[in-house]
Amino acid sequence: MQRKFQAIYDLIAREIQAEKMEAGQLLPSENELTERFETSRETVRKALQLLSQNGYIQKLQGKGSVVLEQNKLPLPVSGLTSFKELARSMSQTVETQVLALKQKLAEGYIQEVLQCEKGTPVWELHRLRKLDGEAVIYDKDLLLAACAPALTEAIARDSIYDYLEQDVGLSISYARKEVVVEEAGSADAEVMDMGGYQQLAVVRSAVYLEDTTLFQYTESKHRPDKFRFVDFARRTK
Amino acid sequence: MQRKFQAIYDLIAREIQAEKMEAGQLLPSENELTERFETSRETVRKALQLLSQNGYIQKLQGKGSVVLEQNKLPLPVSGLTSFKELARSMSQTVETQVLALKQKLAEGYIQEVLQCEKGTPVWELHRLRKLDGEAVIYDKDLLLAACAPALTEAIARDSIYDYLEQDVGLSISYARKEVVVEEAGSADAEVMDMGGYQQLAVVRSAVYLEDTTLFQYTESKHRPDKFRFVDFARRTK
DNA sequence: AAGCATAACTTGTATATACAAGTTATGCAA
DNA sequence: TTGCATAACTTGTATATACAAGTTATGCTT
Repeated sequence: MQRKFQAIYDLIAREIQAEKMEAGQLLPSENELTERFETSRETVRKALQLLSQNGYIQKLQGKGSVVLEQNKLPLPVSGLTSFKELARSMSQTVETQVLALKQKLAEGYIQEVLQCEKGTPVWELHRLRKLDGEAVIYDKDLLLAACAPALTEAIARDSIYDYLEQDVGLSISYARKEVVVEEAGSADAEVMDMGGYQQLAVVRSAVYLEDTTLFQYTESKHRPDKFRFVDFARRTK
Repeated sequence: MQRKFQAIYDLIAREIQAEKMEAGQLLPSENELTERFETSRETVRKALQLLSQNGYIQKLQGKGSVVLEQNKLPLPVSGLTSFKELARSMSQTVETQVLALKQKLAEGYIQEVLQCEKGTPVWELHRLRKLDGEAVIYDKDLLLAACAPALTEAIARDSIYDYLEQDVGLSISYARKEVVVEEAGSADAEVMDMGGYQQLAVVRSAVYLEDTTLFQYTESKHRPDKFRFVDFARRTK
């Protein structure tokens, strides 16, 4: 299955991002797009719905689809996993606030990044990380529920790593780490829903553990020019 | 037009909120719901899509729709508009961070709360308000763009009221104020998309100005038992 | 020229049908 | 009993059609 509506979405989204269409301008009508892409109107509507959800356009009944001004407000972003260590080295106060903590079932891209079966229980964790009182990162972590059965808000706020080592008994060594920065507009970038934080690019950081096949996955929207990587190796055990 | 899919959505959402369906349980299949509600499958799918978007269920291809655990993590919430005054009276440090500032065109519920024509340019402002460093409110303001043509991030962070008085020349008196607290699950409550902040109830606060028909509208998710109202009258001009 | 009904657009909702893709239970074969 | 193909489910995608609802330009009427 090739997913036509996805292809149409990608095409239009890219055009808007490349500013080939100005804000305020009307997209071609649904019927026109239907002809142009040689498809049905419902398929076009599905693509437009996605564009609307992700803030590219706004649909107005009876009028058309208006291109919205792309939000370029930066949320300054620094490191990810070793946030505390980094902050300490810069003698800045650091704080983490848990916004959401809930269980889901693995599916779609979650399967891939966690390398688990479909339907596997998974923690989804939203955190706000602050440096000297300023919220600098909005991150979303995915964690195999089996490896952290008793995850609580307090644990999530402090250190998941400490919890895993002390209470679950996982010895953690950073055998393999991956940090990937993708440009906004890539297919993967669209999967994300980071709430009000509509930024420019996506960071993924996977930490592979020693004994177990536990993987942690972190994604966060940020501004590439302000982004500073955390050096995983600098973390003392 | 009666919007069947909306009615189906409401019904199922209410059942989940009332915990008549446990987390992990499967909803009846789409075909079954189609028969039960005497409608077409696409209409049922539309309702389920909404439920999925709002975190009530998760759809799994080939399996069914799983009821998700309802997120009850509190984001402690205090006042809204007169945030600074309240904080000062409690001698707490206060800070506001602008997360998003963008123009939209009035439509749907925005028309109602701002009492303006469809298509009127409108500012949509997302702010994070912090008390002693802790983010306590995530609020979304709507503002007629005509009344604040040169709204910037800095202005939004400091005080929109001061800006309106000094630069735009609007004399502000709180002739009429409305604060409405609605239970989650009401029809209006579903309109909101507050990012990662999935809380329990909705607050709306409308401030009516003197000379002009400018209205400000604030909505914010919060936990009713932790909510404290700001007394508008206490604000000194 | 001004006002107003209308026509010709736009998007929104609802229905029916078909097949693809993924999951799970059934039942036969070894 | 075990293994495996299959059937009978589930949701996902794509198409066609019809009408409702909202917007805007046209053109007649006054």
